[in-house]
Amino acid sequence: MFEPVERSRAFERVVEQIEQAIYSGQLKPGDHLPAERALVEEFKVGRSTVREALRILESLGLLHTTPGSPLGPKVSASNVAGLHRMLHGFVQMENVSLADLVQYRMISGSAANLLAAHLRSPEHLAQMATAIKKMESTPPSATRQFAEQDLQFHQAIADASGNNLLNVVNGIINKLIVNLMADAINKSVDPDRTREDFLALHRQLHDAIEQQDGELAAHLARSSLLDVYGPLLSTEERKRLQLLIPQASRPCDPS
Amino acid sequence: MFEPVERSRAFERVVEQIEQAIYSGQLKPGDHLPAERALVEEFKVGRSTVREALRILESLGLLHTTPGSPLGPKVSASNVAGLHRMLHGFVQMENVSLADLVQYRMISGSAANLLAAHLRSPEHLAQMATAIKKMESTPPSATRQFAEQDLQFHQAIADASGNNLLNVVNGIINKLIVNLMADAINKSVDPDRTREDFLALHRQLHDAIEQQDGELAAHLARSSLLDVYGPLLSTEERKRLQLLIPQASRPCDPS
DNA sequence: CCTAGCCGCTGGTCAGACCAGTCACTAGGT
DNA sequence: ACCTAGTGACTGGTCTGACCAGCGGCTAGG
Repeated sequence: MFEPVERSRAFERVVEQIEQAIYSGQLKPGDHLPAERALVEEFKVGRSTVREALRILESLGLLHTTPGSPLGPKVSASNVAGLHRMLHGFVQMENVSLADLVQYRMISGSAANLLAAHLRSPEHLAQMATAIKKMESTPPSATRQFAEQDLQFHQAIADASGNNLLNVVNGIINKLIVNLMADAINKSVDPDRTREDFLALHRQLHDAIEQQDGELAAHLARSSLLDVYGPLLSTEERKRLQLLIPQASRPCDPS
Repeated sequence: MFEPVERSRAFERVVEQIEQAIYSGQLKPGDHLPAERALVEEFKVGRSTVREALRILESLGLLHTTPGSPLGPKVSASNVAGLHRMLHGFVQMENVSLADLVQYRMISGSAANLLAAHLRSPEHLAQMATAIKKMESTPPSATRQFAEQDLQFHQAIADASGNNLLNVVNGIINKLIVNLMADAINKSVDPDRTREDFLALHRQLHDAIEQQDGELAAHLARSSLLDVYGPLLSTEERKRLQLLIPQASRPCDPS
């Protein structure tokens, strides 16, 4: 009949006020909050209270404090870093398997490609094409630059898909997979997938998106992920991922 | 050539140690940490340092402190609450549109249904069936119980899909949509979608999953979301969501 | 045996102090 | 006039010690 009431703590109300100021745009990214000792007077609370509030806001990815700076805590540009940390914690805590992560990426990655195929502009195609060209002309030793251009390529697709939420979560999950599998990938993935295969896949993807073939673009994302990470999974898990790849044997819609 | 080094602060190292203890299973959900004053002696730092660390862990959703309890901070069962908060902040900060949220839910919801159709067990089907029955026999006034059974129904699908990560993110996005649209839904959605339509959809979904028709189950998720939230969107946005619904006019694979 | 009160603990808050580091300003040299 | 080195007023990070309200177990009284 009655709702439970949680005793509010002073620092929580401080957090709420600053949080609201950021979300409402009153405090823009790059702005600076007053110094801790100034906030103490403004909020009429002790310094430790202010500091605990700032620690929370910092862990939420909304603030960044730099000691010594006379400008005070800086409002962050985005809180994706906090999201990444939280999702990392979730994966650790709930023992999310690699199979689940890859499956998730197959879902969201293919959807992003599908959308990109329909919504891409000539600029997006150009960015993808130049990224491929630069990758081709990069010496095999320069792994750093190669990865940079790969990022550019996928960034173009993400931009074209037009859904920021989808791209951010997709990117985080991707990073999580790479982080968790850092060792396994180095010994298993690199030898299998040669540089030429990698480039061929990118060219196919570019062509599919250019021709607005969303289904093909989506399929390429799904199958390539399965190719790359399949060897690291059990037969059972691979079977689960296979379910996401449509079997074209279904009867066609007569319309 | 060299990587930047961030000055580590004492409370961060405290956070890391406790975080690691939780992630590694050394501290299980429901366990209790020593009291603050005991942690002070254990970590050899001041109480404010310990408290700032605890505030961070609490905001990450890993801990829950109850004043007065002689047991100390309790390790939470999961950090989905923190994930929800962080994602909520992201939506606020980046001005993620309702269209993006609904689109995301169309993607992950349809994938969950597809997987559930293939992986469902008889128990899952039974849970779905009883949920439908209870919804049918609920008086129209008891909105509370009706929603409870709806939750049960979708929980069965989530369980059947076999991907915890997918379900959690899906659930959070769903909650965000409901929260953000609380007012708009009450005046727009309820009149349109009658109780009977709602139940019919659930029956169709149950049947599709029973017959392992993944494509149909996925399609139902996509189209029903579009039906419900479409009226709240602009024509342009609706068109973007339409892209996710496959047009069966594509040529069939001759195999 | 049950109950009412006490007392020791908990977390929440505050004040005050010190440290190391940063930045701006200024006085000195060129 | 310019550059440089030094200084001092700040910043955040840490610690100490204190007080409060509230919870819970213990105990003395019914």
